[in-house]
Amino acid sequence: MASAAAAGGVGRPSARSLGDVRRALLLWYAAHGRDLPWRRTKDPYAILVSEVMLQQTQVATVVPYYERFLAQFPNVETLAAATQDEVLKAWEGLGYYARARNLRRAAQVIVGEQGGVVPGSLKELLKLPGVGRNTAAAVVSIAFGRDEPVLDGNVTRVLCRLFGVEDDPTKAETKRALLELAGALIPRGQAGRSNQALMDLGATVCTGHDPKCPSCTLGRRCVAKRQGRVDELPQRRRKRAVPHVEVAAGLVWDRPRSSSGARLLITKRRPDDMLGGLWEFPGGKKEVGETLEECLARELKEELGIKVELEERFLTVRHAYSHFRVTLATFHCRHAAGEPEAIGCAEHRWVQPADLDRYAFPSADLRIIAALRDTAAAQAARSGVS
DNA sequence: AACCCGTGGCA
DNA sequence: TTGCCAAGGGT
Repeated sequence: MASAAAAGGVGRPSARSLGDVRRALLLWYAAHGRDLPWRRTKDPYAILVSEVMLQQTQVATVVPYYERFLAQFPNVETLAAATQDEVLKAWEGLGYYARARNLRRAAQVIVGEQGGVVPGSLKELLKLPGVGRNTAAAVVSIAFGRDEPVLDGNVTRVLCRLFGVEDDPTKAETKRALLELAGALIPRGQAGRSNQALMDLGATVCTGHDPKCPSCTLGRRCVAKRQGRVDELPQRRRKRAVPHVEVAAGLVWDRPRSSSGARLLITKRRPDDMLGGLWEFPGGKKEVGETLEECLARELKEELGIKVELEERFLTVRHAYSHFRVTLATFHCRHAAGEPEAIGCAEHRWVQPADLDRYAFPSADLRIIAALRDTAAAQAARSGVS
């Protein structure tokens, strides 16, 4: 039913041209495919971990996380037995933290309901939290040799250009047509290589920006290249402007911060919120007509039921999230009244600065922590020489 | 279907 | 500085 003809008025490629492309892709992959850590294993668990990390994330970013994660959680049992805090700490800085929470839950399902064996079928994998069609198809094709096509961002871009697909690739109908094309490019029993060849070609040659068409193995077989329309495909949607919010956060100390044993108050975000399960310095968004200082006092009262004495202003960091930007202003504060209660957060804790690295923080808070350390080191150096 | 969810690199 | 993007899934 769904056919290439539905996608941009391009006729179904002939069997012969499909055969040419199949051979060219596998030859190119054998010669130029990347040597990546998860390609040196056939362990379905390791493949699953890599595929989840690679969701919306570039290979170069994932590699060090993958190696540390596999060293810390070498099999599905160790991951299933780990706390969410431990898993989030291993994921710290990688972003999209629901992936980490879901991967841990998936491990628990595999151990609890599948006897610790990663399912080898698309249907069973799709039942796991955080595993969608692409991830499931990647795992079964790479780890189990099943002929299931992957249609990720890279493959979509390659196929739209190769076959001159002009329709919006985010539309369900276009996706069906592209998935069929991806499937038609799989030589029997070769989906693992075929899928990875398409993904590698998209990541290194048929790139979104500045594609390397002169060296592309698909050459004149590519409709977009032949028509000089590589830069126009795939069709893109314009995104909306990103809103900007101002946030105030408190470095709330339980005693003079220069005194030994001084501790800072940190809070854990609720599990289903953005950055769920991560720790942070308490605070929140500034409302209109409110100063940052007023905002902080209000947030600390609402979130924790405490009052503080504001001391001096500390670092301000700007940070871009997936759909908005933040300017985060921080203030040193002294806890003044009210025993902290986890009203607007999942949990709270007093910790010494040296112990902050035991907790998983969002990137913006990590920059605050780094600045705290730098300041402490500078003060130690000054008092040392004086 | 449209929107939410991180981060770092790059122009 | 801002916008753009990258091996998507959940709702």
